[in-house]
Amino acid sequence: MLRIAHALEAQLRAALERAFPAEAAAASGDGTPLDPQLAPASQPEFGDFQANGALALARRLKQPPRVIASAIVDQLAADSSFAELCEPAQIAGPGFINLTLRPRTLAAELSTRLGDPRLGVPSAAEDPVQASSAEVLAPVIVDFSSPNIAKEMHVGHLRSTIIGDALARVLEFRGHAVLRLNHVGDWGTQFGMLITHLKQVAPEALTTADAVDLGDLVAFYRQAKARFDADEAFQATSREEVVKLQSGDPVSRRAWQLLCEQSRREFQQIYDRLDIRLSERGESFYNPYLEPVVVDLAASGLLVTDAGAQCVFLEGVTGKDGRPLPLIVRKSDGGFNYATTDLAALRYRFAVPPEGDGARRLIYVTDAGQASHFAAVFQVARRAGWVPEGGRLEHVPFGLVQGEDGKKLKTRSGDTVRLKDLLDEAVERSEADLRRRLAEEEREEDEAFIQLVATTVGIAAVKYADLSTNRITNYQFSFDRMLALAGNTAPYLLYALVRVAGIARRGGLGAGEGESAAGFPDHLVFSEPQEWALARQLLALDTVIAEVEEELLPNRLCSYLFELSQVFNRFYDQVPVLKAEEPARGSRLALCRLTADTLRLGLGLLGIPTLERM
RNA sequence: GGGGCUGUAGCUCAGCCGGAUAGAGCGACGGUUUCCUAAACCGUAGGUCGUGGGUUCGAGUCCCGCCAGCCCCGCCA
Repeated sequence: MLRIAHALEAQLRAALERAFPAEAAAASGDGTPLDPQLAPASQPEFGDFQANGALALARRLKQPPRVIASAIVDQLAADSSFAELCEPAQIAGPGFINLTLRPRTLAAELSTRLGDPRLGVPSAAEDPVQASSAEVLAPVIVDFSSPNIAKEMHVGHLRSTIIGDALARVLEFRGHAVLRLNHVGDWGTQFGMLITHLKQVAPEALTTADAVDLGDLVAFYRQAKARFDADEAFQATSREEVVKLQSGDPVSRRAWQLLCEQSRREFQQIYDRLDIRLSERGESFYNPYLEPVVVDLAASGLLVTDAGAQCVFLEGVTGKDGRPLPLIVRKSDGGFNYATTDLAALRYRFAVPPEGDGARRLIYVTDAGQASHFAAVFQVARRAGWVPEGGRLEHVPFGLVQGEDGKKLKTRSGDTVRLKDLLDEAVERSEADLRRRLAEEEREEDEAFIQLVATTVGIAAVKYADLSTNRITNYQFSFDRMLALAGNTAPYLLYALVRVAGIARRGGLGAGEGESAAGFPDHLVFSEPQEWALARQLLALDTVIAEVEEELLPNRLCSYLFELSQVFNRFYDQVPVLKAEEPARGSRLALCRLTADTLRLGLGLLGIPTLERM
């Protein structure tokens, strides 16, 4: 419907200009062109779109809104291209203009989507509202997941990983060159203390691959942290170790590589289960770029030395004493910190190749607690002139994962929940539920089927539950809710798809994945309100995807898919498909085909695989 | 003390650039199955949108104050 919305928008604008030529000219002259305020209809009975502009213009034009609306409607009536798309426009309420698309417009739109792998969603390069193609080709960087080396992935990485992946998928689908970067914590003080500790308690871990397993490494890490906090001598040695590592000492370097390699394999197991692709580019990558960051800041006059630390004082951010807060980029001991690394990364990502990535949009998917940190880093980068014209910098924050008690999610013993355990439990519960239902229904399925369904549903449930809530608020984790077969859950959506697939198998016109779209009627005909409701919902896909691309809110896509499933289930319940006579049968099968394709595509963009049977 | 986020039905949450009568799911209650997978569908009940002001044709949405919860605030990330 994006294409139609653009056409209507242009027609409305033209109508507005013809109706009020003097005011329109004056308005565009002073840079505030008259806006028809085209929006989707707020209620189905108002049609497909509504234009709210007449109300807003009442004061400016010194005329009652309904008079303005009437003048616009008269001009629309004189526009044959408008009459082609729409039924005559209606004025309603205080001055809304309601627009209803002609049935044949809707049917024709649907027809063009049959067999179209993109289902009518334009790629950004061909979208008229997008910027030039050169800009579309410049990469978008999505920075997400970012676990720490020598630690296990835990529930804290869940949201970043799932949300970041979904956003990357949407951007890729829209035709952007996406760089998915895993900014792993593989550098800095923590490493110094871990290596120092291991040298003393488990030196073999530093010279032999997999001498200790990752669980032990995590324990060593905790011990190292405790010693670091308590023991000054240990602190000093750790700091020396960091310096050695960062200056390329072969022994430290070798130890570091072993630790990274081991962690990397563990992370990959999780990413494989979640079907997530990431390019690892850890903090260490930016080591050579740290010094230039400070030099550059000094050159631009932003750098101030305060209490031995080199920092940039922030504008508009004050501390307890009312004085500006600093962003420290070089500690008093000469070392760099995470702010330096983040600045170096940002600078590198915007810099033109081969000195950098040449990106035009940077998206950071991290928890909301880092909002002020990123605000500070972004501000300094802008003031330093590292953000190119038109370059976008976006922190995509998300809330905490909470347990059902509303507190931060922990295990019974109070530890952080390992991501592996969390996924295992989702799949186990899903499997138990499936087996129970198979027994109840006296269905026989082989073991491979049970494993496939249990795994798919379990992982899908975890992902969908996270994605379907607005990411900014804290998120209450509940296996029972996410695995529920009814409601806004992955199992409900997956089942809706299975029902469409059921029709496909019997209908013979192909609603299976990747099947030919041949055999559908040239002209789709609909008579039932449930058919029209489904048709309209199907046509809204492109608008929703464009919105997610812009707002970076995957829950919008989730809501859309849930509503689609509901509309489909209603249609399926109330309108016969296979038993219908032609030409209704073919048209209804076309709706089924498009529903199946839309659910597969939409769930795919969320990183959720689908099933044909369950 | 400063800053950020949040506050909408019993519970979990939507609510798009300020638009028409504030929505959904779960739970509760009632109904629907000779018919394509009932993991579904239909209906009923349930609201002072934290609170007090302001802006305007119109505010859950924007601005200011207050209350509550969570998070961040100089050399950890």
